[in-house]
Amino acid sequence: MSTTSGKTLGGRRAQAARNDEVILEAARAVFLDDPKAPIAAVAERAGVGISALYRRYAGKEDLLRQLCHDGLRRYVAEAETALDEPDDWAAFTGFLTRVVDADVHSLTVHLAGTFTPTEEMGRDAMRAGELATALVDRAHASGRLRSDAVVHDLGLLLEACAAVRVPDPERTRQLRRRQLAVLLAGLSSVPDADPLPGPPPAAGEFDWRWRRRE
Amino acid sequence: MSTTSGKTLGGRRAQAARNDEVILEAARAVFLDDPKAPIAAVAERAGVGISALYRRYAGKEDLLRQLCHDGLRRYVAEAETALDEPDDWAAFTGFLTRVVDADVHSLTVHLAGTFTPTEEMGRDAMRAGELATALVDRAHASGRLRSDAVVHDLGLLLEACAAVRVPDPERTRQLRRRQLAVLLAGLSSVPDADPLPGPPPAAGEFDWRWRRRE
DNA sequence: TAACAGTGGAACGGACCGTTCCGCTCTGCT
DNA sequence: AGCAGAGCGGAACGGTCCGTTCCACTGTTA
Repeated sequence: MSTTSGKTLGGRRAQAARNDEVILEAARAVFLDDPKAPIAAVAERAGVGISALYRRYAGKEDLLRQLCHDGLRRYVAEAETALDEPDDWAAFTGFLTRVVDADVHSLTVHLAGTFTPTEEMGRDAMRAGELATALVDRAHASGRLRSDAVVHDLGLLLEACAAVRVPDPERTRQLRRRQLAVLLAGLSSVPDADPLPGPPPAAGEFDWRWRRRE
Repeated sequence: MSTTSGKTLGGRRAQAARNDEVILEAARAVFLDDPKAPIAAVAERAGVGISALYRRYAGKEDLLRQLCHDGLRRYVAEAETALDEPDDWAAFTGFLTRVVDADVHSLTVHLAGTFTPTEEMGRDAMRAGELATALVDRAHASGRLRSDAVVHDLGLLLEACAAVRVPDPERTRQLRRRQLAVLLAGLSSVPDADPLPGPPPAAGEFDWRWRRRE
């Protein structure tokens, strides 16, 4: 294990460092599958004891917050990546595909309300909104996005994809891609299409989850 | 039973008969909002005591089963109504609109697994599948449904609509209609469309919920 | 070898929830 | 008129589940 001098830590320290990662990964997997899973399930999945968890996080809420914030950052990162794509429509669809694949929506929206958010999360959320708007604007500019689609239709779309869930994760990904394809086809501009009904989704309408409950 | 002359019964009996309905309505509202709400929440919402519930149902499972079965019957009824509609495409979209509006999906799929189903439910579920297939076949025949859409894409579609949920029920209905409109547009046949990706959803893939858990 | 970071997991205390039970009210029948 | 009991409200009970704490133990580091 420990190769003597210098850099690579061996033994206990190395194990601990590795556990950092293992635990986060387990937490992601477990809470993605069930947002109100017990903390013991995370420990079990990670193959560690409960103490290993509480050594790193002040409590369940702390862990959830971190997880959610990670998801938010991922969202922002994917959006920034997408904005580098020269093709407007490809940027839009590529972004959505990656966000859906990574199940970012479950990490963020579905975990909200289980903890009190930090200010930084508020800032990141705002930034996420701006980037999404930019992507939608570009999609509109490309002429491929139907003109009556608005930014907050993305909320509906992501919710729809996240709702698809079967026991096998890989199959879930496939079905979500299919769902996404249908939705993107539905959001594509076609001649003589009926306009989308109802007042379009608005700014604060999906934030209600962020208000604590249960 | 009915003792006095043919008039509307008053007093206790009438109250009891009214409670039958009030309780069912409350149960529907509560469990639609949260499939694992406590039974006391139903009683509270109905404005009755817990005893009034247990007088009518053997237990929570019994109530849930009944509720789910009602939803299933509603699904079948709407499908049969739809099949009377002469226009193939209108039958298809009308059916989906009514099923989405009534939130039948939450009553059936989302309540599954919380009780052991009866044989009759199994038969009704099978009939529901046949009727849905008939509707999809007719939609295909109309030429308006893209040819690579299959019956079980309805499962994805209904899941997507049921996933839309905001505090205000009326607003929820509006947003679901919008979601449905996007999905129907996406399922409409257009020239030169990319085919839908992945193996299409298959028969048993959404039934996993029906296997008990939690 | 002494001290201790890191850990596993039992144990604790509280929340929640389905179900039961008891006492009350008011009805419908005799 | 009077009584048996249907119908009911809600407290109480027993059980489950879960977050957190606590302690004994182990390998490492100094």
